[in-house]
Amino acid sequence: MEQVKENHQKPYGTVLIKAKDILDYLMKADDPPSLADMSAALSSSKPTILKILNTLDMIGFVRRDESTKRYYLGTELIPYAKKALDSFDIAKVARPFLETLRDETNETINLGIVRNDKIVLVEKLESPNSIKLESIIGGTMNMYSSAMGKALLANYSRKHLDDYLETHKLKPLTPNTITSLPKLRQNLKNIQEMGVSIDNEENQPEVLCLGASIMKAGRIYGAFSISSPKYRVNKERQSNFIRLLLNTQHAIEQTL
Amino acid sequence: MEQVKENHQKPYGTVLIKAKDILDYLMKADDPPSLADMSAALSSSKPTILKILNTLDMIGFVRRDESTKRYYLGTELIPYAKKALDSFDIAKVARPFLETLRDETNETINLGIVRNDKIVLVEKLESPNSIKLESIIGGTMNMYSSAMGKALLANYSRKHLDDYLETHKLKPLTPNTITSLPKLRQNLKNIQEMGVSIDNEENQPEVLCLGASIMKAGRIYGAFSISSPKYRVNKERQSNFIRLLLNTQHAIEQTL
DNA sequence: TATTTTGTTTCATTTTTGGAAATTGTGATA
DNA sequence: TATCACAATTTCCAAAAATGAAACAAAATA
Repeated sequence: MEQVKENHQKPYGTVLIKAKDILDYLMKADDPPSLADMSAALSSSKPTILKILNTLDMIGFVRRDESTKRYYLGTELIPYAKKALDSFDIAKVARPFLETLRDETNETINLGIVRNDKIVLVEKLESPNSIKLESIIGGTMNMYSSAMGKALLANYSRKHLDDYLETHKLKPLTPNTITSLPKLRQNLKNIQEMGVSIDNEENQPEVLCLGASIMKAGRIYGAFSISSPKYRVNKERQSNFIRLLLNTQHAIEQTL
Repeated sequence: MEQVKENHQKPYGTVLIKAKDILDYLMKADDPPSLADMSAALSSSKPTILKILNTLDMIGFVRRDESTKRYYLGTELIPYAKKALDSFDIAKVARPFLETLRDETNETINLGIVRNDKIVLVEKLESPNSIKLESIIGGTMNMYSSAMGKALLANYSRKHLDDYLETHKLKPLTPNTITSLPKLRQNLKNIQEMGVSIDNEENQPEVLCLGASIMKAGRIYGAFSISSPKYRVNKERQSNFIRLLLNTQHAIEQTL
């Protein structure tokens, strides 16, 4: 890992960090690993890994299949993720406005935040006719290919944007994904001018999204978008959506 | 906690358990707590809690608002939850069958597992016309009021069911929720005979669900359900759904 | 400005950890 | 079914880390 920072801090929670490494390994593993796998991969002795796994099992963070002696991530992790998503003030503040927007558009409304240069879906309001089960959302999207992501990139500082573009390859997800740097930069410039971003089947075929950022006093809170099957969006509806997006953005930012 | 088990095991991962207590506290807190709050609530000194919080912050499990010095759960917890939900073989095995079921019914199909006497939603397949964004599902439902839950309760052993009923109050969620013990027992008996459970607006107004369990060799894997706005289900469609449910159940259990 | 409360650092003491080695499963193979 | 090979588990103690009292700093409040 990064050895950059000065290392004169007293060590603390070394077990915690090992535990996180174990959880990471379990998260990334394609097949459920064995004790030996992890001991080798994390270069700690088997007894050490075993004891940590026992504790993690006890608190429900990992699950061990007694017959195969393989390890899985445990379901106890779920409620934390749920609460983490809830805890963004932005969700609480924005929800009523987004509900209005959903009712005005009859389309699906998304709310996202940024984590690790990705958009994390925090809230998804579906059109009123679809049944709503209590669910948490946590999928991620690329910033460069999604309406929410581009709305935020357009607000990044010169330096911050360069950083992002240098470290992220523009992999095409659909034939429409913008994969050329100059085109993306131009697109972001347009978004800056319009105040609204468009993902025209760039992230997912047949889906068009219109997005806007949520910012206040230079701080980035997140972004939201209207997503709709492309065929359902004609010029007239689109300009109406843009108007509604800007109104909603204004209302949310006022309330923050 | 339970002091029942013999306590002659060597302690291990005490920091982990403290860390989990902290995460639990953050999860249950209505308002983001301060260091002092947690030190008091968890009866550990402030330095100790502080240092654990620092480490948790470093690995992204908690987020600290520098200006208010309050703590939140961190977004790094999200991917673990996602993988935990994925790791249930049942989801992998059942998915293709459930997709077929969705296409046959044109309704929303749910898949759930049991955790802590609750149904956890693992998969939700929406009718094909609605747009699908990558999302994780983690909401919970009562067993006694949901189709999936009742399908499983009907398969519980006498003792296990008594246990459940003794420890869970039948709180009404809608006017239709079954809140009388004898009625619920009778309902479960019917479900046992039919092989299919019905939630007739018991969990959510205007929503009717038809559910079935997924079991093999006495082991409970989970349950699935068709959920639909009530008005859309007439007698004829209902009996068709039941037939499809039983076919799907059979197919999944064969494959397991 | 004084006072109280909350967060942070220090450090000696106590407790836990980590892993080598021994032991116990657990299959596979002859 | 006996033998072997390898994975999981337990033992144990030197080495390392955690703990919390106390001192200190910073921020909020009176």
